[in-house]
Amino acid sequence: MNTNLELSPKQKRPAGQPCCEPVVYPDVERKQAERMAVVAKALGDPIRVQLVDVLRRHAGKVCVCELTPLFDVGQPTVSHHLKVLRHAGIVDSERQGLWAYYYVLPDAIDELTRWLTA
Amino acid sequence: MNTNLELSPKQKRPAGQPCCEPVVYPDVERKQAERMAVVAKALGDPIRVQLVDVLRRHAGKVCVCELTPLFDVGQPTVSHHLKVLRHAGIVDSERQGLWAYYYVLPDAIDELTRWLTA
DNA sequence: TATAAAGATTGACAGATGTACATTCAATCG
DNA sequence: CGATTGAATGTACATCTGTCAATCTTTATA
Repeated sequence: MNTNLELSPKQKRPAGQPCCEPVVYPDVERKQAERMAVVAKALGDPIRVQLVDVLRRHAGKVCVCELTPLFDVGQPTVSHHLKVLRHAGIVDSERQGLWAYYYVLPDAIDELTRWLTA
Repeated sequence: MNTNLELSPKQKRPAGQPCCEPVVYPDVERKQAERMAVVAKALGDPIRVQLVDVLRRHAGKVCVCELTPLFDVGQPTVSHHLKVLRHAGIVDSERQGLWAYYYVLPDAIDELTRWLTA
């Protein structure tokens, strides 16, 4: 699962020979790839993208009751999407009385961005 | 589905009143959210993250036969993951004789990065 | 032409995902 | 207390996803 290998450039070779040398998988970077995948996967739904977009735009805490009517799905579904984002570490929430306020935790997205721009 | 709304800040109010005003959904930005979700979804698997990572590191065309042994899954599965990345516009491929060479199309990832850093 | 190799495709299957509907929980108000 | 409200949880279900085994296509070699 290592991605830090030096891949030898391909060249024509006679048939009957294996294409590639066996490779050792030192399992480095696998964890980072898994973290990136978790964050990306959580962003892999249009509603969740828009939820994050709203939360980022407002750069503060937004009540769920303001998020729910933005979408064509029911309140439990929005709650489910928020839970997915929370489990990925992209957002967190805070209760105040009857209302729940969600906000972005920038670290997860920052880490993804750092990898994307590396 | 619009995310460009001004959300009124919550405040305590007597019960018996609806929480939020009805909202109009001008369907703006929905397409962008869907594009972001498509790209993010394609990156939502550790193997695909590592595939992209390898391709980006090498900043050139890499033979599938060099990618396949990097992972613990079979060749058809790697081929499937490459197809997912191709359909998301993240990579493209080119055949040369028996071999297929894959490379990154930076635009898709750049667009995602731009949204993430906006 | 026959054989072999790289890579794509197909079919199958277990497990995950998005959604709706119903229910539950927690907090507030009368 | 009892009723109401915002939000989370549980259940059910159709669809999607990742994987493997087998097969197919294309190209190159003998």
